[in-house]
Amino acid sequence: MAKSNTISMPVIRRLPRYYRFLYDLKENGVTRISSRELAHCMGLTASQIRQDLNCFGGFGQQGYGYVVEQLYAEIGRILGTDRPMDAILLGAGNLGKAVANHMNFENRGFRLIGVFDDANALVGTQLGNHTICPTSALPAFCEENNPRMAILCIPKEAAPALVERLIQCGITGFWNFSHYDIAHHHPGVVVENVHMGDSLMTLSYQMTENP
Amino acid sequence: MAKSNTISMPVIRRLPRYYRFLYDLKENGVTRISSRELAHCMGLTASQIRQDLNCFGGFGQQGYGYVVEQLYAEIGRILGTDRPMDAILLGAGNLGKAVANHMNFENRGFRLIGVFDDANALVGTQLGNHTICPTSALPAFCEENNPRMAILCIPKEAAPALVERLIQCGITGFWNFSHYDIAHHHPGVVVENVHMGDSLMTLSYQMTENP
DNA sequence: TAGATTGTTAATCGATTAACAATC
DNA sequence: TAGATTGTTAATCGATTAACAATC
Repeated sequence: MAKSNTISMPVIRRLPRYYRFLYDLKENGVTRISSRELAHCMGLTASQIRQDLNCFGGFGQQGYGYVVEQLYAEIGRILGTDRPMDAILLGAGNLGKAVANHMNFENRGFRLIGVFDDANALVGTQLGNHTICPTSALPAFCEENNPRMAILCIPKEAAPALVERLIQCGITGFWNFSHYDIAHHHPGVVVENVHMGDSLMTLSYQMTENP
Repeated sequence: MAKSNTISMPVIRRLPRYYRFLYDLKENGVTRISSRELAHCMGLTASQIRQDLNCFGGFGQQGYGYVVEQLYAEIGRILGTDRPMDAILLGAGNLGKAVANHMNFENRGFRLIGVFDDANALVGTQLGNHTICPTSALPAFCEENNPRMAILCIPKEAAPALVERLIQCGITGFWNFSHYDIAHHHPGVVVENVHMGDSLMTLSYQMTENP
C-alpha cells in the first residue's frame, strides 16, 4: 500500500486531522470531496493534500475527487485503528484519571488494559473498569498480558527509573505526559510527547508578541 | 531585544524545551554551558541552538559559552513568564479539573482567575480556590476582570458557539483541548491546540510502522 | 597570547507549492 | 467528448547544518 517506507513526520501529524474532518463530512452526509474543497475547509493547499495522500497510494479518481467514506476508512487503516494495541496507564492522579476517562482509546488504535499507581490511597480503588495496581505488580502483569504501550502520567522525578522498568517489561511505545524527555535516550522506542507545559508557554509567547 | 519581529514557529516551539533543560542544569549546579554540550544533552546540533538563540540576541560569550542562570532568565522573559496574563477555564469535567490542578500557570505566563461550567452538578462547587460559575456569568465577569486567554476543556459540539461568545468578551488567545479546530476561522486570535486524540493516533501510526 | 566558542554567513537539505500531463 | 480533478514532476521556499571569521 505504502509508496515509500519512510513517510515524513509533518505528513503523519496531519493524518489525524484529515481523519477528523473526513469524519465530520461523512456525518454531514457529504459523499465526495475534491482536494480543492477539502483544502478550503481545512485551511491548507490542495497540492499539499494530494501530496500527503499520495504518500500512501492513489485514493482519488481523476475528474471526480475522493469518496469521503472510503478515504476516511483508508486513513483509519493507515493510523492503525483497525488493529488496536494493548496499553497500560502509569499514574492515576488528576491527569491520569482525566486521560483514562476522557480518551476514546478504542477508536484510536489502543485498548487500555491496566492502571498502575503506588499511592496507598489509590491502590485497590477503581478507575473506570480497572482496579488500580501497585507498580510492583508490573512484571507479572506484563508477562501475562504483554502490553506494548505505556501512558506516563507521573511526576518528572519518577519517570527515568520507571521508563527503564517498562522497557524491560517489553514496552516499545510511550505516550508521555510527564515533563521528562525520553525521546533520544532510548533509540528503538517510539515516544509521543504531550508536553502541556511547553504548549502553554508557546501560547504565552504568541500572545505576548501579538497584542 | 529581538533581532527580527517574525520568529518562525519551529524556533518558538523549541524555547520551552530549552527552558526546561536549562532549569535542570541550574538545579544541578551547572553554571556555564557551551552550545556543543547543550546540543549533546538535548539531542540537537550546536548550530541549531546558536541559530535559535540568535533570533533573540547574543546571549553567549565567545570562547566561554552561555551562563546557565542568565540564559534561563532570558528565555523566561522571551516566553513572557514575567508578565502573566489572566486566563479563564471553560469546562470543569475530568479534563478541566486535571488541567486546573495539574498545571503550574504562574510559572508559565498565566494566572487562572475563573472557572465556568453549565452542569448543574458543578455550578457553585469549588475547583482549587475557584467557585465554578455558569457561562451566563461570563459577560459580567469579563467586563470586570478582562481576562485575555480562555482554556477550552469542553466537548467539540459546544465549542463553536462558545468561541464566538468568548471572542465577543475580549478573549484573544485560546488554549484549546476540544477537538474543534478554531485556528483558521478567526484571524487575529491566537490558538494553541492540544489535540490529545491526534497525538494518540500519531503514536499508533508510529508503533504500527516500527514493529 | 593561544584556545575555545560564539555570532553569522553560506551550503544543504527537506517540505511546500505550483504546474501540467494523465485520465476518469 | 469536454470538463474536472487527480497523481506526479519541477520550482520555490524555509529550516537545518556546516563553515569560519570575530572575539572573549
